[in-house]
Amino acid sequence: MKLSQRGEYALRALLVLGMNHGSSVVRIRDIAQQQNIPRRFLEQILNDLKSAGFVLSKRGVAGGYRLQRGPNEISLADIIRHLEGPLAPVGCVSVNYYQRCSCPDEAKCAIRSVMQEVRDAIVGVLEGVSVAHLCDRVRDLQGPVENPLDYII
Amino acid sequence: MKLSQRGEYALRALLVLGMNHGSSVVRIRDIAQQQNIPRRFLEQILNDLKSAGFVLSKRGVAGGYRLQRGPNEISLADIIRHLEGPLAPVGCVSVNYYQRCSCPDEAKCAIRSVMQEVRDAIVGVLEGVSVAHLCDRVRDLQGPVENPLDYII
DNA sequence: ACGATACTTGACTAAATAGGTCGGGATTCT
DNA sequence: AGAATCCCGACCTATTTAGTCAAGTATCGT
Repeated sequence: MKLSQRGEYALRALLVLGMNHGSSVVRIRDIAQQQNIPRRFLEQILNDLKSAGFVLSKRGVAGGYRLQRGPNEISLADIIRHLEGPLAPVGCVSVNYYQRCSCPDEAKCAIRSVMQEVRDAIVGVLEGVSVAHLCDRVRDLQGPVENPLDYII
Repeated sequence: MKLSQRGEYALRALLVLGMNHGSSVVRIRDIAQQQNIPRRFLEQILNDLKSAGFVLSKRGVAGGYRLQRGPNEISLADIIRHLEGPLAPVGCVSVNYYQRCSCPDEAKCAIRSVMQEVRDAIVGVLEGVSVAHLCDRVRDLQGPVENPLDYII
């Protein structure tokens, strides 16, 4: 499940958008600067998140990005699945990206049964946490702050 | 935590050795054939497992491999950590391969706190399962069998 | 002693993935 | 019109993955 740099950037970006949900849009540049993400790379990532339906964009002078759905409707599992593919350690226990493996009988495969448990453990955590939850955690961990952009993520 | 092909092969091979623990050594060729693993590749992997102290080898005509420690002393976490590195999704929550990340204050990082939970969930499963446990599962899932090499893994 | 059988070692390769960069085009606000 | 902003596809380099291969060394049965 090793999260790629790209994946981590995406989470950070979505979290920033979550913290600024309600206000208008946030510019790529601001996210990039605050989170120390290469701007061009972030463009690419946000573009991807857009075509996947996680965010909306507005072009032009006062342009930027915002979440498409409410922060409580987006789970980390959704996000990571889109960016990194299966959460499961092996394809044969993945629900969303199932791929048959080479063993003759999956039902009797001991390794598979362990990996099944690992998958369930991972999914259990990630399905249970939404962007909104993440925002709550940020506010819990840090005190209140004037500008939402000041939250350290 | 996506398990690589190499990692899966290693697990399978160790499981075969676990099932044959007590008898003498098992040849690479037999493992490769039974598990449908490219022989040359498996050589490489077993060699690695040997220098890591998981298995012992015997050369010559009646040569082969066997487990170095008892099957109940080897957890899947140990094996996977050796082959794939950290079990944690991000370096900053890894206990055995910790790596500081770029965020200004780890203690206040919300993403980190979630990833911590994911790590704990994964490790919780994998620390709890040893090669011996795997063998038990194999025997549970399949009936008794004449030759240990006949178990399907 | 000798040959067959196994493991040993290190180098090599092709393809995929990761992590970006870049140029220029399309919109929108003022 | 002009500046700011997102949009899009092509491109690039380094690393990792999944193997392959040749030649060497140890061991056993005869």
